[in-house]
Amino acid sequence: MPELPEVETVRRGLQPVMEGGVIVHAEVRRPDLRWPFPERMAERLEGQRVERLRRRSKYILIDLGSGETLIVHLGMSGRILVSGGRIGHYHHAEPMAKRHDHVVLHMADGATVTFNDARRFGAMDLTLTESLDRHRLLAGLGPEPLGNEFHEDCLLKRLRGKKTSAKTALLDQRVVAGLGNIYVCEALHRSGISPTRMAGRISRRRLRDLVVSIRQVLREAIEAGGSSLRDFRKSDGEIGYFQHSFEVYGREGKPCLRSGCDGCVVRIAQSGRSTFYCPECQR
DNA sequence: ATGTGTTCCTGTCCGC
DNA sequence: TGCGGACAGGAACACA
Repeated sequence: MPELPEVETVRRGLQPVMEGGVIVHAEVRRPDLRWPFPERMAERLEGQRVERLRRRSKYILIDLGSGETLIVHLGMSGRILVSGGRIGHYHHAEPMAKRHDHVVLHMADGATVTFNDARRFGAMDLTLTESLDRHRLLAGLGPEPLGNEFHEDCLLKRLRGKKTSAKTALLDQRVVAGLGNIYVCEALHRSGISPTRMAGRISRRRLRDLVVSIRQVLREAIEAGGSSLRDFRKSDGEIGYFQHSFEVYGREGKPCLRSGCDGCVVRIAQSGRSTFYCPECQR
């Protein structure tokens, strides 16, 4: 699944297709993803003008003329395909409906936006735009890692007293919102912090480096068009496709890429998920 | 309150 | 090739 950079890439790709346009028809092909779709979702989408596409953490927020916002989360395997419409770049022929195409939005200009999610860990909900912040999925989220509120003191405060590992703490969306398994590994490697270090025991100085590393890693990935692995493969009209190379993620047994370090990358499990790091230069 | 393990679902890959 | 098991980018939830 997409982490913050991939979601941002999808948002940017979707913007010219949807923003300012009108949803003339919504096909909802099953009753749920992770949770049931909201009541009468199709009817509430149909005829609505799309005012704005925003992102909060890994959520895409689609503001509608009705004063409601469609919240979209791609989960682990969610993807969005675009076809038709007047925008040259996305001009594909009408594709055949594929397995796991769960929701299809038809725009007034002929473009279609298809939400495909094999594992169905994704989610959609509709809620009033004015109370969006209080929505159960968004209310508890920590700061945006690329925003101004995210800095050294903020992290210090949020990690203070935490007995869990640095890795696990950074995956917690209440600490900072938008990081996932890949970019946590990458940011920790860049800042030379061991993923196993107790989160509450990272010095202020190293937290400063960590903040910088997180921002760099995310910015670079967004610039590169959002990195992607198996679930974000290139296909007709799919947004978010990109091949990225990581310094530690997926590189078990390979040499550490930090200049001057002669260690090699190991893989361990932390709270049931793979962590990749270099025990030589991450302390 | 905080930390950890389980769970949802399908697809892919790797070893036998 | 077929089959079983491990694993996959998330995160809510139940429980100690």
